[in-house]
Amino acid sequence: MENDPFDLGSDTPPPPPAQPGSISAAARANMDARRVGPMLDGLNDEQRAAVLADDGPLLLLAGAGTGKTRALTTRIAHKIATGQAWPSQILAVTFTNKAAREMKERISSLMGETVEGMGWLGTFHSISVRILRRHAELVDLRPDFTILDTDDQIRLIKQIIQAENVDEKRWPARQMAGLIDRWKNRGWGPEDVPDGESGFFANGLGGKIYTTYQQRLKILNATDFGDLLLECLRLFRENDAVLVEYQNKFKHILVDEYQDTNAVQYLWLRLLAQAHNNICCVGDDDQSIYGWRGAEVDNILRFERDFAGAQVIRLERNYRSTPHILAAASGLIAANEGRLGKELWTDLTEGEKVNVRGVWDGDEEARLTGDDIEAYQRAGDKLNEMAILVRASFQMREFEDRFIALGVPYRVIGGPRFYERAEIRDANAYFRLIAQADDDLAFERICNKPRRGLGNVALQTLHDAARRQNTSLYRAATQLVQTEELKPAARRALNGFIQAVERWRGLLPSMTHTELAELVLDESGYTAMWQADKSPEAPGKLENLKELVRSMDEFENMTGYLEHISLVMDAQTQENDDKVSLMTLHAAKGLEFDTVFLPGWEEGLFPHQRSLDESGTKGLEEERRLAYVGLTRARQRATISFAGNRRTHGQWNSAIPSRFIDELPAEHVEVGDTEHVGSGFASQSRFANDFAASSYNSPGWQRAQANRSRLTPSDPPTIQARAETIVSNMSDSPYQRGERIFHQKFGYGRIEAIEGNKLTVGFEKAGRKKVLDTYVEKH
DNA sequence: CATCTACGTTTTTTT
DNA sequence: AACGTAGATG
Repeated sequence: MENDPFDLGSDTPPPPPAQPGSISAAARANMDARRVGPMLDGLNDEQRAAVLADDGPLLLLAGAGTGKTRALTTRIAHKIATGQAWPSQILAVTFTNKAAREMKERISSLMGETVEGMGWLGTFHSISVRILRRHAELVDLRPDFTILDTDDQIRLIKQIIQAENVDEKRWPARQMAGLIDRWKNRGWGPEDVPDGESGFFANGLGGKIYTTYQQRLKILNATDFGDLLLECLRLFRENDAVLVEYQNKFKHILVDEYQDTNAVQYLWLRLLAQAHNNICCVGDDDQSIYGWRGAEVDNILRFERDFAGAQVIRLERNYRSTPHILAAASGLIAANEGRLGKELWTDLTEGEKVNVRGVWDGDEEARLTGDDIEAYQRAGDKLNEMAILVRASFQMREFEDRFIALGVPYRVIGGPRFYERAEIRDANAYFRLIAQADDDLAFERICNKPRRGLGNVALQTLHDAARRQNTSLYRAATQLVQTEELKPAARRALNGFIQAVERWRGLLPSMTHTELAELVLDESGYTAMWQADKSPEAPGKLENLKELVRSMDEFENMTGYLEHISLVMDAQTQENDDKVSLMTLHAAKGLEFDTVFLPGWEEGLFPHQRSLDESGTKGLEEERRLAYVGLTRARQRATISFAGNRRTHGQWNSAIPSRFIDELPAEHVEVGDTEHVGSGFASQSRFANDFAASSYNSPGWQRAQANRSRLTPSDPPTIQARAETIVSNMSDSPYQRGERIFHQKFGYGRIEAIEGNKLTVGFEKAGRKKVLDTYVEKH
């Protein structure tokens, strides 16, 4: 394989095969006590055992904050340093690019030098892409295939649904995309989908749409995310020689966050591990939070049965959190069933109890949190060491508003992504089309952006032509301009566009990719389009485009850049300045902070209603693990809050504290921040008294708790019962039915019904609305 | 072909 | 409530 662009690294003379437990003479000569010794320093007994464990399957059950990354990276570094394997013989898989980056850095620092040739340390997806590109032709692709993102995927599916004459209102492409994703995560190609499953969509057309979709992808020389794993698996299954090559190559396989693997990933790993059987999986069943994405906790629960003779090592000593936080988290997670079980312990000093407070609404929640943050900062804490972890991203807005008002610097982690902005996607579409002519989705995106006079009619003709010839739009277009089919104006426009793309493509070898990028954006008129745009966003978009070209500099060439953006959605963020972090609980996994705020612990929001509806008890347990992940992010301090009122879909609803709050062991929790609850807005409302009365040890609370435990956790009547209790507690409203009131936004109206603090009002201008009594005045 | 309007959806989490 | 899309209208 000469000129292999995907050079596998120095595979040259691997050390003679080592017997399990023994190290070859050559390897021993290679071993340098000065390098290996210090590596093991400071590890506890279990971590050391994990590093030194013999070959064969190994499961490392590592609780939160027990130093699992350290154990894993040391194990890798140790294997390399003692000559048991070359870097290129180690397959190390993570879920995120960030985790992969961190592992590389840590291995390098353990080795005291940058480790060359660890090309097989990466995400499942990036490793699969690498393998797929090498053997693309075996799965009906060309090596330069494109990776479609979710947006492109949905647009493609939409086209297929339209072609099938299915009502896309009733059967949205989004949903179909979700189904296809699920099927792929399970390892099902179009022919593997059971009839019952494919019947879910459009009266049984689901399977057919899936088949067509896969065919279209091949024509487009493209894959979606799910394909990366699935096609790689197919490659292995259908080509024994290829499989054997990789099986032999990877002497050691290590997997991070094993609890998050799905069925395809599991099958993929199993196949690859068969030759050497050296598979080391690290994970924590209590931190499995990606079930909705196809992850199967069962994989980790089944490990010992799957891999015969597996060793299991538990890391249970926690180096992160105070005993109160740890105990609160442990108490919470104990409510889950079917755990492998771990007992985390720590010898840190006691610290503060977990703080739980009730607030009036999201606004107050954000205000109090902001106050706390400022107070901690005055006391000398770093903003970098504080984080707010929310269940759903919409919760972030209130905090952002507050921080802007207070002037507290903050950063959103995992927020709207740079590469998902329209202008960036447009620019990338130009680059994609140049790199890969068959990329129809790129073609469609930009063929008339800026306007070139290629309207719907022309595009439809082009689509028909492409469909007739069973080819891509670009190829069809080159044919079509030779014919009389299009109107002269459209024909000229299309021809001009093709000529331009052709010319840019010709420049690819002779220019740097950044120069070309600039030239393309310029000559295409794309930059000019935004310069001419008078909207307030236009300058920002131009700025983003400049930033894009700048950031391309970090890559060797256009291909490298495009590969990066398709797999790496997170743009590198500067983490130097002192800022509060704001993110979802999912994004927080793997991070830690001195102070953690956990807002929005209300039934319906957390645990999320949809999770309960769709997955019942399983969903509830996953939500509970999410709560566990949140709590265990905290080193020193954790503050949980819930609001009595929350606005959803523009409607105010009263909320009930999350059942997770009840599940926290009372002795590790401090309830009610009386100073805050007793002051300000909340004290003027009935809610303040109710909350004070409903805190932990009140008879009402205990009764509610006793009630609930008799029923299954997700049983709706209990929740309803609790809602009724709260509502009835609040029922003596200062208003009466029929009373005339005034509302800031909706004007004058008459009260039609009263439900606790919520009024149904018939407004004279705005019609019937539900509003909170605090927002109206008597009139 | 561009702009306006009405309607519907969104708000769980993402490689 | 806010945003995006589809369809209609100019």
